[in-house]
Amino acid sequence: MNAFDDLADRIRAALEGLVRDGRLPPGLPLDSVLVEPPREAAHGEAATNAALLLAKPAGLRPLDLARCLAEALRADPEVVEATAAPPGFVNLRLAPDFWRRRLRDVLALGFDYGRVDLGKGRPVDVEYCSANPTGPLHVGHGRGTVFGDALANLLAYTGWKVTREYYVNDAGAQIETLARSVHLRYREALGEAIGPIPEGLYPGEYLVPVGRALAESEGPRWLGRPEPEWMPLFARRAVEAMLERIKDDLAALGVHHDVFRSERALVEAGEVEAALAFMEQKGLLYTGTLPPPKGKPVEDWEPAPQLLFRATAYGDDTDRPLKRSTGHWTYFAADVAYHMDKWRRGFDRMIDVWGADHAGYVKRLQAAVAAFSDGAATLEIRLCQLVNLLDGGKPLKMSKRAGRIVTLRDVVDEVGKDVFRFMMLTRRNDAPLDFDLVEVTQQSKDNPVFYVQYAHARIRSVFRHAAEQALPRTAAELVDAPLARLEDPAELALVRAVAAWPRTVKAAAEQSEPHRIAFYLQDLAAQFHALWTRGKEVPDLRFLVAEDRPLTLARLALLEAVRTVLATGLALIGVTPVEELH
RNA sequence: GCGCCCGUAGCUCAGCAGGAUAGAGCACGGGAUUCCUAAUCCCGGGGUCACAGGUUCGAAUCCUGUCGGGCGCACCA
Repeated sequence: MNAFDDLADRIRAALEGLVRDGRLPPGLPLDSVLVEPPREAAHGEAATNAALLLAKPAGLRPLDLARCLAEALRADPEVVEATAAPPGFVNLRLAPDFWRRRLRDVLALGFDYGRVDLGKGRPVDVEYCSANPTGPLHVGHGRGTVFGDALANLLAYTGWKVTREYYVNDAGAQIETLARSVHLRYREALGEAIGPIPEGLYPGEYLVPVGRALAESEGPRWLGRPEPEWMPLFARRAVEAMLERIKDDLAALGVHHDVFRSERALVEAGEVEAALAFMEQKGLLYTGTLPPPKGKPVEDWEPAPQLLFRATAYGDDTDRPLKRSTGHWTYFAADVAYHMDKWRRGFDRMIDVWGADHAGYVKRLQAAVAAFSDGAATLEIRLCQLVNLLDGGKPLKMSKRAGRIVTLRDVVDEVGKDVFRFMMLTRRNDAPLDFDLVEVTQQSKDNPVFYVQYAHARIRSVFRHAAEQALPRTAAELVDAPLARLEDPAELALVRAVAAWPRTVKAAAEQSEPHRIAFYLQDLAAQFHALWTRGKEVPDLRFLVAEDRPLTLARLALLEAVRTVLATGLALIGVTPVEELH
């Protein structure tokens, strides 16, 4: 069992004992009691705020209650020290075995050490990436993609039935623009001099092969024909080609979605009408005129009655249009239908990962989900801030218009999937992130990826040496190692870091913050490197001690546990641990 | 003008559900290698947690306001 949950249980049991003895009144909110490692190591190995929290409802002074609780806890044979500290903390020291036992858990459970069942098998839909199929993915997409994928991993690890989903915006004006751009490349492939790409079309070279493929399969029959004739074919073929390329880019990042949901298919199946009819029935829609937009004045704005959704009734700032003045559905209308589609597929928990430039869109979609589900479904939206791409400290401009787009694929090919994925999680998602192409490829301690990988590789190196000495090396062989031989403070600190893994996973999953995994791994690696180097100064602390086999086994057990947790954490963020570094 | 996010060491950032003397990396100064990979480690200086109020036993954390920065703000995607 998770060390800190174990402690929380013991503290609750002690409190219940005090209630039975009549020293505490019944009915106290014991669930709110917290046990955590104190920031200051001098305060002990674990601390609880129980007395601070319960003093008032119990009608006692916090310090008195803390003393009382400390005394009760001292009855536990594994509690070697329990002291009350002002203003009312109880600080604990546990028998070393209490911590060492976690190593046995790791060796027995492997990848499952740290798993908690928060989801209880309930479904959750995580939608991420969802870039428009009008070109290759760029680095900005990469961040949301890695974040979403790591979050999906984390939720799957914590008991949720996760569906990874990609929404394909294959309808609307940008697809027509794409088709026109491809038609131009098609003419070019058939020998026409097309000159510079006109303003408003996609200039990227990546459309050249799409035009060429159409020229080969279709011949010249779409030359000089009116646009409505070739538009459907060119749109379809262009989207297919772009999507294929995007999937390829995602695969290079190790990302695989379960569902690609097409906006066009949604629209053609009449789901938008159906969704809005449903909302109409609930009285959520009306026809009205919106006030002119605030901020920058819009020149050609004129008031026009539109079909609107009562978003203000669900916390949005203004009601939102579902139909354009042209009579077409808005993008928002399709998005409402899409999220209703998710709901009908059984998801009452949905998570969308978006770029920060879509922040203004959050409230209206959450309002829609709350409205059509009568509050039964929740939509969480995680925004990822921009990535500033640098090359040796100098900013690299990412401008689609200038055609100087730096693609995700370029970067992944250059630095590798593992480096890219790890680096994307070295910041909170809502903070901007600098990504320096030069820095991240350097194999030095400045580079957190290599720092963590190096720890893993060093452990594997020890096991290669162990193999030469014909020592047991598998978790199954090491699970019965005499762990009591681990006595050095640096060893026990490392054990406690391993013990902190389950609570890290739990917190990261509950807060939807996969970056916490990356930070934990750096911390665990640091503890390990410290112990390693101590072995250089104090030969007794080396891992393989020829004349003391039991001690060697205990240390191998510790190392295998650390390695397992490193590998598990890396797996959750989608990074492959390495055997050695060169 | 309005909304969302952010403001923590010289720089880049963590800070778990409010908890004790606010942490890490970089940079700077000093040290460690006959050794399982020095691609590492150890020691040190460095802070008005933007500012002002409020909530409470306790605030970097929650609430309100101010200042500063980023993103967004009809029909477009």
